Amino acid sequence: MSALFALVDCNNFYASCERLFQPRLRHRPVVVLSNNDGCIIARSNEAKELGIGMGDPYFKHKNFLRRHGVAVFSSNYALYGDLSWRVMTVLEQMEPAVEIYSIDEAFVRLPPLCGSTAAMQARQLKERVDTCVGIPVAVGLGRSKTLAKLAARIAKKKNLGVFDLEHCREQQALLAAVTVGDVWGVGRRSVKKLNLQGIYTALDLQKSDTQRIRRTFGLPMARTVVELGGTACLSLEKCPASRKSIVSSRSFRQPVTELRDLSEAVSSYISIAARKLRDQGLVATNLHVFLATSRFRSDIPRFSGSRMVSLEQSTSCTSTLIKAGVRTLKALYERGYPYNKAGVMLTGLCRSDICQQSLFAPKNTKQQAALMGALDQVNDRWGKDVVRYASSGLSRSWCMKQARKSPAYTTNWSELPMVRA
DNA sequence: TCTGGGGTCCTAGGACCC
DNA sequence: TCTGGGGTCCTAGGACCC
Repeated sequence: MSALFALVDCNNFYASCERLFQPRLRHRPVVVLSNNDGCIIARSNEAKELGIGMGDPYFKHKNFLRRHGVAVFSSNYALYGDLSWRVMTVLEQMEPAVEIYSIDEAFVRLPPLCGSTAAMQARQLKERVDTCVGIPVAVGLGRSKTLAKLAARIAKKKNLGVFDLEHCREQQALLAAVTVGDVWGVGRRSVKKLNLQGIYTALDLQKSDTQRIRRTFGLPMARTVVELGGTACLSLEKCPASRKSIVSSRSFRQPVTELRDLSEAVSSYISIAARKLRDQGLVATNLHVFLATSRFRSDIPRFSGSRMVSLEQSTSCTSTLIKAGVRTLKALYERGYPYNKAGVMLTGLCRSDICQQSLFAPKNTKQQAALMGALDQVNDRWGKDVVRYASSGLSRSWCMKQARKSPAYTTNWSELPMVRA
């Protein structure tokens, strides 16, 4: 008997968080809005029953929400982050193998258990989170992550709390009842293509030819097919890979045309991104600035572009980044466009304690070889990892190639030693 | 000078996820 | 009038270099 995956998924997470502090909203519909109160990004079950869609623009529903007595909240990410941490801590206290997948979901590996024991264990997880944090969760059990996701979906849909797809007799019938677009990893674009090939349900996809899917849709989709068949391709990642990019961007309430105003906006986004960078103990090598006009307006000129600047030295210093960012913005800016959105992205991220001592950005293959040589000497165990880590100032493709060459390559950076090149 | 292969860098965009 | 923000991975083409 092999191990089972459990997916613990918080129900309507943001809405549940708001409700936690206002119990009077218990049976009332609740929605939470995105930044700028632009879109609806979380809905309680009652709000879903009213027909409010995920991502719907707030302005279109404003009157409707008022008429139906829906409680509306602007988002409070600090609160959600804190409650998420509490939920994850409870899970980690109960089980040794937990992967925090997103702010409101975690995969848990359960040891091989017989049917009733697995469900019982899942129920204990659910009850503990409920008691200790007060956030309702659904738990799905399956032989792969994809099946666990599907099971959690069924648990929510049928209001079961816990659902074990592995020890369930009607597995095939249940898969046949799930449309293929509701399978984890199958997006809107692929649904159309799959339908053209006669694949409409999760069961159809499970029964399809893996090689053909691989050729038509690529590796990730082929993995989904195998996972649906009960073979785990995706493992539990206890230590999350380190960040590869940090983004800070916003849409404007009104179109912005002046460079001065855009500079102000970009500077403030850089401050936010640099703060995140420092909080995570990282430095960045590249800064991207991007600008775009509204994608919903056909009556005004369209523009969307980005520009990157490589920094002379990896840094997390706000003023250095702002100077570079404003220069880059000037190069990107074109007069006459009503810009609707701007943002910045930091890439070439590297842990600051390693980077400050060892990183120099090699300009050619000779320098690359020298860097690799120096870092390889650290020791066999860490060498390749450090190379990839310390070389984040290099191009992505070069790093990937180095990483692939190493069979022992891992993405677990948590115990990396300090290095001097 | 011509020729070609192999490689990187950059930009852009597609697809997926929460 | 108003339509989110933050991620990952992959692909492709043009410019450029050795």
